Amino acid sequence: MISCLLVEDQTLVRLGLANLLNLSDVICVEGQAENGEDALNQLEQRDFDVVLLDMRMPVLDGLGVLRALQNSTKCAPPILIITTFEDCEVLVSAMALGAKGYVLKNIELEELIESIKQIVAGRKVLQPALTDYLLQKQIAPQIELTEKERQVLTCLSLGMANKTIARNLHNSEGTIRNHVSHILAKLEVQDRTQAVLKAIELGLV
Amino acid sequence: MISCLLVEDQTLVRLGLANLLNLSDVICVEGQAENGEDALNQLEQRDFDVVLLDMRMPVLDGLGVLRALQNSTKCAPPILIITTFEDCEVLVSAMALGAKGYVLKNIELEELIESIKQIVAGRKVLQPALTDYLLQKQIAPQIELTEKERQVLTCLSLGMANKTIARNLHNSEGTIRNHVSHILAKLEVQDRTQAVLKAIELGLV
DNA sequence: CAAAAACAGTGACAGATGTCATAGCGAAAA
DNA sequence: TTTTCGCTATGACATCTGTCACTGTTTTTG
Repeated sequence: MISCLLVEDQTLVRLGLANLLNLSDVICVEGQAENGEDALNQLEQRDFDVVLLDMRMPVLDGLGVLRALQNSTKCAPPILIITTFEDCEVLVSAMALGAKGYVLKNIELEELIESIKQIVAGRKVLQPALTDYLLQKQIAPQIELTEKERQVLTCLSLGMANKTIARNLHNSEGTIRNHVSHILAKLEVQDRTQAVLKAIELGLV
Repeated sequence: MISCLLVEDQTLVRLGLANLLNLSDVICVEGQAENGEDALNQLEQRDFDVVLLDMRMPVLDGLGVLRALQNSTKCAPPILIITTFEDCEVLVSAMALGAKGYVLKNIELEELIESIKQIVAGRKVLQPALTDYLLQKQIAPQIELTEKERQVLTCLSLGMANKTIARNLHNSEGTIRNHVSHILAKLEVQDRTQAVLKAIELGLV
C-alpha cells in the first residue's frame, strides 16, 4: 500500500478524493491537510510515500510548500501536483521547485492512480495535455519589450489614451505614438485593444 | 432518500463527491453527467429530486442548462448550483434563470447535505459568503445592454475593428459605430479599449 | 572605438473612431 | 391607438490612432 498525504483546501473535493483513492487496493490516504502549513506540520510528524498537492490554497499555497520543503533538511517524499487548468501557469515554477509530477483535476481516476505509482517508483509524470501547453508556451516567442514599452503597455491596459499616457510619462504624444506602434509590431496585433487583450492573455500586465 | 443528479465535468471531483453523498443516509446520487448536454439527456429520461450543477463545463455550461430547462415544457427538479468562487459572477444570472440555490465548493459536507434538503423542501439556499458578494454587486449599477449591443461588445472584446464587426454581423459600419457609441455611454467609458476592460471586469463577456 | 539599441522628438498622412442629428421600420407596451 | 424601444442607416464632423521617414542623444555592447 502506498501511504499518501492529500493536501487540498476544498473540503468536499478532499474528502471525496480521499474516499476514491482509499477504495483502490494500492493507495491509502493516511493524512489530509487543508492548507500548506497544515501539510508541513504533518510531514514533520510522520512519513508518507507521496504527497498529492493542490496549488491554490489559503494560508500557504502549493509553491510555498515546495519552497519550504526545498529549504528543509529532512528528505521529503515525492510530490504530485494536482490542480486545475487555470493554475497551470505555475507548472514550470512547480517543477523547478522539485515537484515530481503535475496533473489536472479532470484526470481519470485510473490515470491518477497510475501517476501516483509512477511517482512513487521515482519517475516523473506530466499529463499529455500539459506537454502540449508547455510546447505552446515555448513556441510562443517570448515578447521582448523595452522598459519604456512595458510602461506604455501598462498604461494601455489601464485604458489610457495616447495624450493621457504622454502626460503621465512626461513625453510628447508623438513619442508615445511611436512606442505604441512598436508595441503593436512586437505583439503582432493591429491596434491597442488587441494589444491589451494579448498582454492580458500572455500575463504581461 | 433524495435522488440526485450530479453534473460536474472533472471526473475526480464528480466521483468523489458522489461517493461522499452516497455515504450519507439521505442522499443518493442516481445520475452523473459530465457536461450540460449529458445532464439534459438524463433529465429527459428520468426524474430526480434535485440537480447539483457545476457552472464551468465544456460543451454546455451551467447557464446553458438553466436556459434550456426554462424553455422546456417539462417541469424540472430544483437546481443547486455548486461551483468555485471564481465563477460567482454568474450568481445573479443563475438565480434569475431559476436556480434554487448557490453554494461554493469549499462548503462543508454537512452544510451541503443540509442545503440539498432545504432545496428539496422548496426553500432557497445562499451561502452567507455569497450574500455579502451580492450586496457588493447590487451597489455596482447593473448594466442594461440590448441584445445587439451585447453582440457588438463581444466582438469588441475579441479585438475587432468596426469594419470587421460590420462584416461579421451583416451591418453597415455606421450602424456598428452607433452601437459602439451607445455601449461606451452605458459602460461610462471613453473608448473601446476601456469598454473591453470594463466588460471583462464586470464579467459581461 | 564603432555598432547597436533605447529613448525622445517632429511633421505629415491615411484611416479609424466616436458623436450627433436625423430618419425609417417593426414590434411590444401603454 | 399612440408611444416607446430596438435596430438599421446615412452624412458630417472633430478627434484619435497608427505609420513612416528622419533627426537627434545617450547608453550598452561587441
